[in-house]
Amino acid sequence: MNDNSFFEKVYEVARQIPYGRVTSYGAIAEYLGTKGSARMVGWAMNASLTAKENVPAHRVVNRKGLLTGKHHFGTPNIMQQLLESEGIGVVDDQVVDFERYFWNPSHELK
DNA sequence: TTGCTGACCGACG
DNA sequence: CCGTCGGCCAGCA
Repeated sequence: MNDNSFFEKVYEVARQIPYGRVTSYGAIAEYLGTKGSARMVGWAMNASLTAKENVPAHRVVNRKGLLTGKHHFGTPNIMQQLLESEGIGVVDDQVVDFERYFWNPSHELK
């Protein structure tokens, strides 16, 4: 399909994140086969902000469950608000029960 | 073409 | 516990 760019792949996975679930950059990177390059996922997400189609980048956090990329949403409170809007608790820029909401693409999609 | 940066991750001291 | 460093790859001046 449209796996022309590395970013397209990231968008695909990001859109497949179910409502009320979150995942990590490393998990997506691992699913894409670029496990060691989790940074590229974050980079791709940055491009997703300017992407035509909307990508739930707010559902993507770092390995610790911290909203590291919240500053890139324009205003830092957007990301947390979106997560809370989906029933995900966020305290101190960290997802509550992160393990419980964690959605592993390699485990769910395969 | 080269070099720097980056929404990360894991290891080391 | 906390700070630091290396690695990974793609985009940009």
